[in-house]
Amino acid sequence: MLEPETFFRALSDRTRLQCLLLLLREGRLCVCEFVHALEIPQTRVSRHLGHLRDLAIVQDERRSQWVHYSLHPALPGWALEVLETTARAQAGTATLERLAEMPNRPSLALTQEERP
Amino acid sequence: MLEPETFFRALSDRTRLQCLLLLLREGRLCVCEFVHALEIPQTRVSRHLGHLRDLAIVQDERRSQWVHYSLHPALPGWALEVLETTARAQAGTATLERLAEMPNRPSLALTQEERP
DNA sequence: CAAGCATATGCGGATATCCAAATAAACCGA
DNA sequence: TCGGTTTATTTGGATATCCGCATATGCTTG
Repeated sequence: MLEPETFFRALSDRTRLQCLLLLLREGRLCVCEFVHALEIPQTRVSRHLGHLRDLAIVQDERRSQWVHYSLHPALPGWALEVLETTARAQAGTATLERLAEMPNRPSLALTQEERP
Repeated sequence: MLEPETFFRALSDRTRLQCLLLLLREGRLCVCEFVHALEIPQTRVSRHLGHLRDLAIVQDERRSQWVHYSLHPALPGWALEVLETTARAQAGTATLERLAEMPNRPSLALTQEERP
């Protein structure tokens, strides 16, 4: 069971918070898309996503060579609410624009029924 | 200006989170009331409240020998929303009960017009 | 001023966190 | 199986965080 202070500690790092807000907007992203949108090294993204996975805040799924991340389906409602409140207050469009301009995004290459 | 990750880091400690949820419910409390309700040492309460004051998440006000704390009036709306969401999800009644049973609460001894 | 209560802070130690760099592991296509 | 791409982990070091203890500060009353 996810304790509030555990969740808030997860949100207290800029990288993790940005990853979660991106997932909230986009639904599902693979590591290279985070790297492109946030402009940070891959090892940093992987380590922080791994941390979020250990806490069951996100889930991962391998799709051939890519690993797709999404918010964990069992994420408590209050946690989702907190993310939505934060996203509303932030409206950080810069990273979303970089993501939108990324060529050959793996998460967009899914077939219709595979999409969340 | 309060950055989301700064605010979430403040909420990532059990003591600080409990203090803030108590303030949300009660409006205004002095240090000895936190100590009584949370059953933790006074130095711990003071240190964490001081931390929250430095971040302008709470404000303090001396009333003779007591120092009363309350949520900072300039706290952003999204931050207040996060606290309310957390409080709704928690409903931690144990500490509120201990507070209600505390005798001679300084924050209840204010005159009518002094009450928030 | 002295004593007493309420609150704050300085200090040292244990632990946690974050990072970059190097490397490992998983997967694909040829 | 080999090389290339994507993702994960290990390592070591710098920094931050949290704690209890002791002590300092501020205020009130006698």
